[in-house]
Amino acid sequence: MEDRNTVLGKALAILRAFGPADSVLPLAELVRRTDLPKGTVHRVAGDLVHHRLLDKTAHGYQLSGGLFELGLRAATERTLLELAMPFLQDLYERTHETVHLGVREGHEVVYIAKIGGHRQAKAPSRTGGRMPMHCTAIGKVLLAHAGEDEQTAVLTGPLERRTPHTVIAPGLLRRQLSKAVETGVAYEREESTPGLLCVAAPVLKPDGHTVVAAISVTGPVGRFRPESHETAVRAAATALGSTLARRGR
Amino acid sequence: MEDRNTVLGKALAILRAFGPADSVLPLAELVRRTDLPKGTVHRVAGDLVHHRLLDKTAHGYQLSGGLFELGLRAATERTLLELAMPFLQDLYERTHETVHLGVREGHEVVYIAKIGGHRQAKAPSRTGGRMPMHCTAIGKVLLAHAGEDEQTAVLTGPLERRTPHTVIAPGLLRRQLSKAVETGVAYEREESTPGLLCVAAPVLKPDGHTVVAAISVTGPVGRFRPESHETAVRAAATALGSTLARRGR
DNA sequence: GAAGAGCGTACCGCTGAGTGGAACGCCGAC
DNA sequence: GTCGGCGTTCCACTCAGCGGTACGCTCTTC
Repeated sequence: MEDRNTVLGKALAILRAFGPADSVLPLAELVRRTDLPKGTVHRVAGDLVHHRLLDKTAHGYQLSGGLFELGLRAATERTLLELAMPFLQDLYERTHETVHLGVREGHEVVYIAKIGGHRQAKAPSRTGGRMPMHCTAIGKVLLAHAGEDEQTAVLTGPLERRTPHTVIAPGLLRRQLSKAVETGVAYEREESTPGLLCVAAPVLKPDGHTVVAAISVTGPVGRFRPESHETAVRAAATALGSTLARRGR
Repeated sequence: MEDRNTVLGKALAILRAFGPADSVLPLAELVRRTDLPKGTVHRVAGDLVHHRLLDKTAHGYQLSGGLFELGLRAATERTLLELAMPFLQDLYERTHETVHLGVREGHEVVYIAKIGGHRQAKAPSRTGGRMPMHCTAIGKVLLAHAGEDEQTAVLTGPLERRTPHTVIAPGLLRRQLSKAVETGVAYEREESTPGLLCVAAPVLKPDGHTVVAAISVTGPVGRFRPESHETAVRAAATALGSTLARRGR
């Protein structure tokens, strides 16, 4: 996958060396992470700066605004985001809790949008970020409606235990998935992060089987009762679904 | 700027060949836009697919989710977005009109966020998209607080007339800018798009001079009175400013 | 204040990754 | 049946890319 001996491979190795949490990385750190020769990293990084994918600061390199712009041209995620926004807003306004929009990418969830207010629960999710499928409400919903093969692939793969509540028993998980298909929502109760609860509903194509995305509401243990938002989340998701169906696709 | 004879240059020429409105582009179209040899485009595009920056569909290529993810790792825009979100939400809830967050990039505005409901005014702005500075409220605010040299550079440059209301007289524009500095807000009245009004306020660093970004509220002629949202926008912007100051940077 | 460790930068001759012209097969249009 | 446009494949040439080496700088460390 990661070709070490093409320019593009090197360039992407450098860009991908930036983790979700990193802002600036010095040259030496890039060398360490990519383990490419120093000279090479220096040159390629220079080229990337030239092309506005990296910025060079006093303390190192950082991913540039040019990359941000480019990323938001990605057609599918962008149109999804734009069409979904009004529904996400409604949902936020009704619940005043953190609202997520996510899609499946490989065996993980990628968040397309995350909106919340000042008192939002401190979740590890970030827009553009990834999370495992088995321990998030959005992930479960997406998995529940994914193909059979896809489902077993995830269930038989290693299921990371994120918290004491993470469900890592394939059998139990599978039962949760089929219940999610029945009821139209999935829950997460402190399975990815202690203190967090979550409800999610699928955004389906008109055929009623293919999932496009999922919407969720997240809140902290204590004041937050996920069950009470079940209908709101489901309503938002189905409404978005029919909007997507109407507008081209 | 665009090196035709390095792999990276070619790769970026291909990626940037996708305009804000394009979703899928066939190979032939990419060849036309980049005017690179057909064989080359084919190969490089293939490599880009391999690296998850492009997707290959039946009808051509399209920017992939991998690019979306990568773009949202860009540190400055992302942290700005995350910290701003609660304030943008507040503002939306108060006004129920389209809310923008934008920064200056070269001589244009780049929108970091755009949120709105179902009845939002149909604006040409898009998240990650660009607009000229002289005919948008956010642009004016950003320009008003930019360096003197930057300001004159834009004012003396060609000022595109987008609508009959677009202000293209440098003198008048300059007066609007200094008024924006005084009052802390700038207006746009159908200067970029017929039927749209807008108020914007600057997000300043604690020194009170350097602009980081700007926040705006947009609505349609008729029901929307921008003046009545002036204080709300200003409040959101200054609140975000102090939050940015508090949290690292 | 000398020695050393770690960093960013600059140089430069070798070589294979990248190049792109040419040719092919496949539609759909006329 | 013919033609124009498209996507794909092939292949011999060559220059873009390579990366080991060396330099100068700024901090620590003793």
